[in-house]
Amino acid sequence: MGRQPCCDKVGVKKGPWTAEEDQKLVGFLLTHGHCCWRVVPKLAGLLRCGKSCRLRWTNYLRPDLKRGLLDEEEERLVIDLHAQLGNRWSKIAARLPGRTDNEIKNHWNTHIRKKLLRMGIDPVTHLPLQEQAVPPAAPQEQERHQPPQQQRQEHQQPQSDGDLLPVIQPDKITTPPPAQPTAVAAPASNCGSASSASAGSAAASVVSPSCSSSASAPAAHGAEATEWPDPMYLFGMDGIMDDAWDGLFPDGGVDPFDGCYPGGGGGFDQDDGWM
DNA sequence: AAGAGAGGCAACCGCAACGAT
DNA sequence: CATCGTTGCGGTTGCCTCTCT
Repeated sequence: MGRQPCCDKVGVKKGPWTAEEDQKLVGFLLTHGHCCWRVVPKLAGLLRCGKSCRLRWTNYLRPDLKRGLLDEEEERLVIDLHAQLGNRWSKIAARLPGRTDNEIKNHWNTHIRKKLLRMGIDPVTHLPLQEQAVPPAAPQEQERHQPPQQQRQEHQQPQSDGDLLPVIQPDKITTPPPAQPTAVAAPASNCGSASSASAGSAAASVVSPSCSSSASAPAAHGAEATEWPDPMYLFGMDGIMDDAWDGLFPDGGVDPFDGCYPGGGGGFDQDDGWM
């Protein structure tokens, strides 16, 4: 299938996002949601590809994200879910409201994996390492931990560093997220409006505890999840919303999505759905 | 105080899946 | 049914920060 690149590689900026870019993207998505990611950077005035915008949004800018290290409860849940699901980070993330697959994946690779190794547990199979040395003697045990669809590609992670294990401080392994003063009240408009909207398609699996009837959301996440990620504090989103993108769309308040709205009007349906 | 090394995290890449036409 | 376009996912990389010497 002749796949086209998601964007023209030429003239597309890569690398770390600047505060200004974040501001543009967040403001745009909160105002309009995303019709399709491909056009988001154009309409938001960004020299990024849509894919990059989507990643930035889902992994960092979404208002319902929790920030900071996973607490012990979450860590236990991740380990448990990993034992069941393998490297299905998105599935795992779906069970941890406010956490992204990327975040969990990183945390696993940097913290949990080492922690398990130090405990003598194979982070891939969740079996004691001694048993790993022996030829796979307990297939039924493997099956218990690896769902069928998993078995095709699991065990690909390098297990080489088991012997050169860095010593990490216990407090590095699990540290409760720093108590952030909720300085800026999460905009009420956040709920049921554009933000949850855009989180809807991509992040639908990650329920927004603050805004939705989080189906499978374990308790004790709600309060923190309502906090905005740091960039939000910096931006002063009120201004963005008020300005209605006059600055970015000089035609004077013309909704760039006018041609995009199926019904010509608003941007979202009640299910956050553009798509 | 400076340099080297290690660790952690954000972002990118490429493939697969899915829906639309 | 085949093709195309978009989104989602998992693996990997590169840079920045922190720690140690």
